[in-house]
Formats: sequence, structure tokens, C-alpha cells
Amino acid sequence: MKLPKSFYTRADVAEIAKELLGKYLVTQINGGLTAGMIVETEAYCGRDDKACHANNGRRTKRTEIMFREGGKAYVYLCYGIHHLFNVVTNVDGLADAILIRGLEPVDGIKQMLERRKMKTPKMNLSAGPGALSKALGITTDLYGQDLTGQTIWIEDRGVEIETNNIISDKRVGVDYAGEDALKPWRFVIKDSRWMSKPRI
DNA sequence: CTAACGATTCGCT
DNA sequence: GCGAATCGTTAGT
Repeated sequence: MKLPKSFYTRADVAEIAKELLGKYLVTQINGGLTAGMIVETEAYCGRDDKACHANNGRRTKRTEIMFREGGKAYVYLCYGIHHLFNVVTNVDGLADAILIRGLEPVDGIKQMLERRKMKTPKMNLSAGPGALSKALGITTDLYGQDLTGQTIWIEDRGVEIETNNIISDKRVGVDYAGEDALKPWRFVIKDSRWMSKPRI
């Protein structure tokens, strides 16, 4: 079933990031439906977290969506090349978001391969935030999309991830955030082959 | 208005 | 392991 808005509007962004493991991210773009199981996430908090784009009330045109009510998509361009997909959480006025970093391909693999210009599914088909966005056809066009709509959403397909199969670690690529870079807000399903490249 | 750079990936060595 | 690709956002002039 599609996750309801109430899933996203809760206050504990790290808890939601953990619960997203084992859920299915689905897109329906240009007719084709593509989906993958989420195996890796990172939480970003708008307060007291220098790694977050919206930290300390930094409210700009780009970060605006994070301040809105949870259940929306925050997509932005990184390094001029990669589209990174985030889930906005928490209530209106509090800017929390969760970066999806790794998917296990499930549905529409053929279309994912076309988008990635690959012949056969390799491990990096949808492992890594830029790679999975390309595989699912996510671009900045989806900025602000409602995650309870018909274009992009997240489903619960009954998969339960045991707590002792979840690894938490510090986040990737945020060394500039000083002490906040040490927050253990990256969550990975243990032994998943589809996590992003920097291994634990 | 201008300049610097990033929540990355891929290909080559 | 290293460096290029590439452009919107940001902060400063």
C-alpha cells in the first residue's frame, strides 16, 4: 500500500529514515512504471545540523520545499550532473528531509537499463543517490511533487527489516559540516548488495 | 553581476 | 586511486 501523508509528517526524521528501509520507491514517468526497494537512506535535520541545506533557517528558493509539510519530493542538481532525490518530512515550518542513497531494482528493470544506458543489471544500476535517480527517471522536474500522487510515491509491500539487520553510520560526503558530519544518520540494510559505493 | 563549489559518478591508470 | 564533467545555488562585490 502507498504510504499516507501521516507517515511523513512525524517529527523524528532519523526514525522515519530507518523505517523507509525495505519500502519501495515507485515512479510512473512517461508511461513506464519503475520501482526499487530502499536499502540505504540518510536523514537531514533543518535544526542543529550543518550538513542540511536548510540548516538554521536557511530558507531559499531551493530549500523552500523542505519547510513545507512532509510528504513532498525535494530534488536538486549536484555537481551540475546528478539529480538527488529526498523525501521531505515533519510539519510545515520544520525543514527535515531524507536522502535516498540506494535501491534494489524490482519493477521495470528494462526501462531502468535504458535510462542508464546499460545492457545488463550491474550492482551500480541503482546504488548511489545520483544513479538511482537516473534509473527511476527522477529529475528536478519532480521538485515539490506530492508523494501521495500518481507520479512518484513510496509503497509498503509488507517487507519487515529486523532492527539487528539495520546498520547506522555517519553520513557520506558531508565532512564540511564539522561535528555534525559525525551524526549516525545513515541507515543501510545489512549485507545489501545495492548500497552506494563507499562501503562500511 | 560574478565567482566558487557541491548530500557524485565514471572512466582511465 | 585520481580527476574531469558541468551548472544551479549561494554569498559576496
